[in-house]
Amino acid sequence: MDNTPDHCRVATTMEMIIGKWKIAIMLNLIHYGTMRFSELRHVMPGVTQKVLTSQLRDLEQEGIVKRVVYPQVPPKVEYSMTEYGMSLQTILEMMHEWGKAHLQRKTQMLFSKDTDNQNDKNN
Amino acid sequence: MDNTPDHCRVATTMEMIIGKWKIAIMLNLIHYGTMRFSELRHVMPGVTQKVLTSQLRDLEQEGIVKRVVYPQVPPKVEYSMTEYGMSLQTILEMMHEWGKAHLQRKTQMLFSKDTDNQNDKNN
DNA sequence: CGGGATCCCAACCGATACTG
DNA sequence: CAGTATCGGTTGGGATCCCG
Repeated sequence: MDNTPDHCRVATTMEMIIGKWKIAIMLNLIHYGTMRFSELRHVMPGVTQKVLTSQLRDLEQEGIVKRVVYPQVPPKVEYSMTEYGMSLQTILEMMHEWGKAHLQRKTQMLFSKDTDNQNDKNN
Repeated sequence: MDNTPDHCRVATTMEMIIGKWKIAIMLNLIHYGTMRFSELRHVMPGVTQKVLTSQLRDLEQEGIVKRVVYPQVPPKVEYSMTEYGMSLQTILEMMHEWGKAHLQRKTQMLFSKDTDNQNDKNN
């Protein structure tokens, strides 16, 4: 009863996950808890304000991230995962682990151009 | 010791997973096993040959998908998950489940514009 | 049957400048 | 501090045609 090609529909659903920085944002929010905008920027060098803002808006609209604005003179905005967003925690952490392993794998493959003559100095 | 912002690096790693159809491809290959090119197209209406081919090439290059060409007059090419690719199975299936739930959630939210006064004509 | 070659558009992403 | 506005580059994805 699950043989119907709804795999495609699900992939479509996961479009909200894609977006170059969304995964990183969620991982950081899960890891650090509530974070200010500048803190997010700090742990994610390489992302611009505009992009970070838009990605946060997307996640907010999906109900995954909560945005709290403190109306004070130096603006202060805090982001955190919603209850619903936390339902992604396991998946995200598994992706994190897999991604790390995958990086290592790719790095190792760079050092094994010739296969077996280096047995003690493969970095 | 894991406080360093490698969350970003991992997100970068997951770039190979993103791509509008890669998740669907992998889910189908896991679900159905070995599949021919045309079979993949069949279970994924909406994807063109070019895109499907390129996404398969990406996955193949990452060592996630195996491509076997049978040199015969009507060409025959079979795709399947590699051993390494199967290490993603749990993640992919969790994404599948979450995606389905997320779709339902969004659908339900469309029917709850006003919360409780419409019980027979909610369109 | 499987897919390469081309053209093209839309979306995403980045840099910079400006604002409450 | 936390954005918005604008412009522009790059890329992914789609349509169509053609080939072994």
